[in-house]
Amino acid sequence: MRLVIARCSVDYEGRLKAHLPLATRLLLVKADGSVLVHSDGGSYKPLNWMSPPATLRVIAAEGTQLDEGIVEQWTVQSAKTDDRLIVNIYEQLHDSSHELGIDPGLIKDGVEADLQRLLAEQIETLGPGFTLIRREYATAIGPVDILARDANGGTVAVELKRRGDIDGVEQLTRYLELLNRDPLLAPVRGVFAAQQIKPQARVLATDRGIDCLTLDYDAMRGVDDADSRLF
Amino acid sequence: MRLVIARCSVDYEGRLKAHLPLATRLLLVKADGSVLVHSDGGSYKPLNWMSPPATLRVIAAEGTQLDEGIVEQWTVQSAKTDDRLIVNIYEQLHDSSHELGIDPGLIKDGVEADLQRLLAEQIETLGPGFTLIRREYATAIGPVDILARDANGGTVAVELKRRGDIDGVEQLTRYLELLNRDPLLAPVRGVFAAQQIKPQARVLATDRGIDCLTLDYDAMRGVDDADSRLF
DNA sequence: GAGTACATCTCGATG
DNA sequence: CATCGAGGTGTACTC
Repeated sequence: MRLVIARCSVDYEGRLKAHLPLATRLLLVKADGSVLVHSDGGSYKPLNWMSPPATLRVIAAEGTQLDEGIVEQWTVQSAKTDDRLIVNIYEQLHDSSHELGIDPGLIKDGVEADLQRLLAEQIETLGPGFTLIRREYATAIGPVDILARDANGGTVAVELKRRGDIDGVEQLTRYLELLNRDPLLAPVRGVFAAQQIKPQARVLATDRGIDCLTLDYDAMRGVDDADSRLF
Repeated sequence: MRLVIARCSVDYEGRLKAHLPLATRLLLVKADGSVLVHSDGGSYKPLNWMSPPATLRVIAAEGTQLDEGIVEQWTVQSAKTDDRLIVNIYEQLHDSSHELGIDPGLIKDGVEADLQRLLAEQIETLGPGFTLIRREYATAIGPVDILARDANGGTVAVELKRRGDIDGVEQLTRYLELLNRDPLLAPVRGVFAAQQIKPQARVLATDRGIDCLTLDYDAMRGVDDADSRLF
């Protein structure tokens, strides 16, 4: 990894064009040839970048470039597409390289998959007498998060989200439409379950006869821990 | 901006929990208190991070931490939420600080807005005899990208995407449903226009009587340039 | 490799 | 403030 602080201007050409006027920025060159251009604020997204795999070619400035104050030009070329990032460097204020090695990677807990596992284990959260048919029930248009049976033996399709948005209701609607064509399953009703359900999504779901269920991940994890302690 | 290369482990707790085992990484501390943890590969997304505004508190290790080899612990606390990032530093291999100033920001060209402008100017791309009613036609549930009239005087709603996905078809379907309730406009038919249309999106659109149109941005830009040269 | 859905999505516009 | 839609989305997973 190479870290350069420089006064520079940056141009990107590829899926779109983008230009960064002259200013002082961090240029981060990774081992795979990718380059990130960061300012001293904003979120984790760089101002501009080149995704790996890419190759960095550095050439000394000459002619009119020198007259404009450019000392060096970087061309970062994507190996797979014809995307290009061109960095004109006017002054280098810092330059250091470091060996980092391969990263073991991130371990996550609390994503949708965890929520799904917990809800499947605690299926009666949906209502008394509910039983799990299966998680990730496969259909032609994608997997239904949870398929269950209610106390009356009716089939219930559950769409699970961390944040319940209109998109999720649309997704569940498509699944329900398909599932209800299957005479062995029909009638199938829907439950839209999320940690937080947006008002518009709730209105749309209710309008389509889909039940909404707000989930408390911490409480469900608490039950899970309590269960684990019993065995 | 502060750049630190360190052997460290990182833990995030907030909307979810995430853990990074001990390894050598870049820690980037921005002026607004945000912190990015980068490895020497992958894309522009950090392994872990804290969004601004945030405050960084550094404390020297003590007791059992020292026994484990930790020399310093960073606590990055979000100012707005209770999200926290904890970095245990085992060894600092580099540490430098730099004044960058405020960045003038990015200038873009070629995003959906440009595509929309071009299609509005070249409305006969939709078919001979088409005329533009207006761009960004406002409805209660959001703006329709382009509203046009076909050769027979029928109203046509166009949903425009760079990448045509199922979401876009759903969006257009909602607009069509609403527009067709307006007796002054009905019947309104739909056109789903994108640089690339995914097969499933095409199937769904066709199933709903929505026409699909694949756009060639470069060709349209070429026409635009040619037009410009004429006047 | 293509397609699909999730994301601590981020980011901007808009009401 | 929330909502909605775009993104050079990235990323993981399935087929």
